Amino acid sequence: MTSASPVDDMLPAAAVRPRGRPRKTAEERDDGNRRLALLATAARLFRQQGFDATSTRDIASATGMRSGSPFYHFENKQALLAAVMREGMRSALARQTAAITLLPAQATPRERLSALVRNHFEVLLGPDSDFIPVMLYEWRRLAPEQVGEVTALKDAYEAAWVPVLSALHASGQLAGDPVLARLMIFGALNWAVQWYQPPPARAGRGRHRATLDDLTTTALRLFLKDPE
Amino acid sequence: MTSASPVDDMLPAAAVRPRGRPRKTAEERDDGNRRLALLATAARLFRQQGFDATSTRDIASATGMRSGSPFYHFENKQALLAAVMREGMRSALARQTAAITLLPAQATPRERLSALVRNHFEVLLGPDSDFIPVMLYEWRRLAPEQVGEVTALKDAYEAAWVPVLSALHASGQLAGDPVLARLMIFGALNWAVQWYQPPPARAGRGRHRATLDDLTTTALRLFLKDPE
DNA sequence: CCTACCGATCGGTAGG
DNA sequence: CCTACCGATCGGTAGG
Repeated sequence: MTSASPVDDMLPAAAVRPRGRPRKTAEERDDGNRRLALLATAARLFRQQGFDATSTRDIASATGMRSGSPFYHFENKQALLAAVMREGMRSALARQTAAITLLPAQATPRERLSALVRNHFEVLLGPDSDFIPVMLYEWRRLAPEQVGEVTALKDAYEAAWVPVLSALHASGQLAGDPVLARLMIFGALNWAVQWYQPPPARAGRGRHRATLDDLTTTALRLFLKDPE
Repeated sequence: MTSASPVDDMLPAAAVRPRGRPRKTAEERDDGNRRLALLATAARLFRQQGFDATSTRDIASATGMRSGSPFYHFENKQALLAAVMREGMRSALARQTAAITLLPAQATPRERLSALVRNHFEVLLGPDSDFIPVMLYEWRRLAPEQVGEVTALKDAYEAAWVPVLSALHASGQLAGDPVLARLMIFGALNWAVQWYQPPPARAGRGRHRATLDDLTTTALRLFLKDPE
């Protein structure tokens, strides 16, 4: 272990600190830690301001880096966007699979749809929900060769809905062409990104804002025929 | 009438044309004609590429102007965006009012909703439908002082839906909290901007794409309880 | 991961 | 409405 050279002792107190700017500790430095921090910041800013309106400098400084440093972790700005979408979809897909798996084997199609819708609202509007809205609303900024991978994840995510909606259609609880109905249902849910505001932590006394449970209940009642 | 000066006769044939670059004819020049052309081009490009990804130079050259000329008609790029939204909403509101007025006085709430939905799809997806999608998806690019006017028009547009949805809710044909249900219905419709592709002019023999009538039928079946 | 930097693009303007 | 132009910003890179 090399200690500070004796020369340091001859300098004024303020200069006793290690020279140059302070070294980062191991935890701050190494790791995909910094890469993950960049992803989270990018997701947040891309969602709040849009991809084009967010500069890589914004992302860097909000992550505590200098302007050139994001390019050490990502080849370019589009690659950062694609990574946000990819990680977001991977996480959403994992959550969705877990939500379905937790259902009892004899769960009804309606209960299955409820779980899917509830999970979807969570992924869109819950905590750490910046990734999927970015995916939904920043498609066009991807390079053509990046679209395929994200589309595959999105298709896998939507595939879980198909048998549930088919069953509901077969039993007469869901009306209208199933393909179009699915697109409209996703529209109804995804659009919530535009208007939903979570209720404040401390509930006010007046009219309260809707919770994700409220949204789920309303959606099921709106789309399905059987009252329940 | 002043004819070309005699000196012109002494110049080579090529120079007999009026000097300088050719004057525009009255029709090309004057008018809010050019202003309207800018609006239409801007709407189209803003929709196709997004506001931030469209430069004022893109708009100018697609309208047949030089790069500085849009600023003769609009104070800045945001003012052009606001004008697109304003004109789009004015037109949509006029069409909606006409569609409602054309209904027979004894039209049922379901028929009224059908007319509203059908008109909305027309405004979103029909010919000359670039303005409203821009309004829906480029909100955040407006300056704060521009938001009010557009919001007022949008509120007026949505106000026509409220009594119809209330009547449907009262008669049990529409379930779920009416405020949330309205937001979800608009989401289902507005999202079509993301995926709808009109059927080709010459109908193919295979599976055909949905028409706006198909969408309207599916939406009504999806949202309302009574089969009809 | 920082420093220093470059080339390109862009919104906007003066003056005609 | 065009010409000529400016200042600012931005994505990205070389070299350490």
